[in-house]
Amino acid sequence: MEKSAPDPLEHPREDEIDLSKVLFALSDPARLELVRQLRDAPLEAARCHLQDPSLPKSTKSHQMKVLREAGVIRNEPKGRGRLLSLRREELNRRFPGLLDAILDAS
Amino acid sequence: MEKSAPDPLEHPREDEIDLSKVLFALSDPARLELVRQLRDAPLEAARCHLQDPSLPKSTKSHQMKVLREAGVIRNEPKGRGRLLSLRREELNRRFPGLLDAILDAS
DNA sequence: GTAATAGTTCGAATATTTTCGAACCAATGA
DNA sequence: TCATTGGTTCGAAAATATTCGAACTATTAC
Repeated sequence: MEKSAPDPLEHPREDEIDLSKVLFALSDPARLELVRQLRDAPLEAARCHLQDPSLPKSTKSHQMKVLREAGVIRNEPKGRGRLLSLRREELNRRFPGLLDAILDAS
Repeated sequence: MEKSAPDPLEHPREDEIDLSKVLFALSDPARLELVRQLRDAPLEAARCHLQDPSLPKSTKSHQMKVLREAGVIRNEPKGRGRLLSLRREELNRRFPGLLDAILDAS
């Protein structure tokens, strides 16, 4: 108990966020749907779901990883679970207008 | 010579253009670079190039196909070659702001 | 401490994409 | 006509991505 657990998950720095990776991450309908659930506010991972909720948790974890490694979402420990949030400010600075254009798309 | 050759290549209608396919098509750096070359004006296919110009023409043709089938570019016969153009108006109507946000991204 | 919850990670199987050469086709030019 | 240019298409091989179960970790509740 000398230390509290550090966040083991790596997030790219704002200046490392790569357009191709962002577009790829968002090009999957299931991942985009996950992101849309974070549009208005951060959400505990346990409260957001893939389209098909019967998929195993390792699959959901993989999709969250793709989004995180692309720099689209933040994933930090919270209580016994995880808090997911959109990296909105960073994305808006890095690629102005992109995120909203995608989220607003019908 | 009763008919001129019809365009054999299929293009999705504007209302069929799918966001995920567009994002996927543009998520490849080589394809995005191709698209950037069409930003200001249509171009004959022979005058635009992949990053690595030593790649065989079947590879370039494949990348053009992915972009065309996603609805990002138009590919029509012209003379003995092909004229490529961005489907800018359709994309702007379908997904306002998206194309410019991507093309403007550093 | 033990059990339950909420995940991550690993490895293997599967599915999807990409790459490339070969074959093909249409338009132009000699 | 025949050759050249500028592509498309096919099929197979290689590279990537996805899915899933099993094993593992951390936190909270009891």
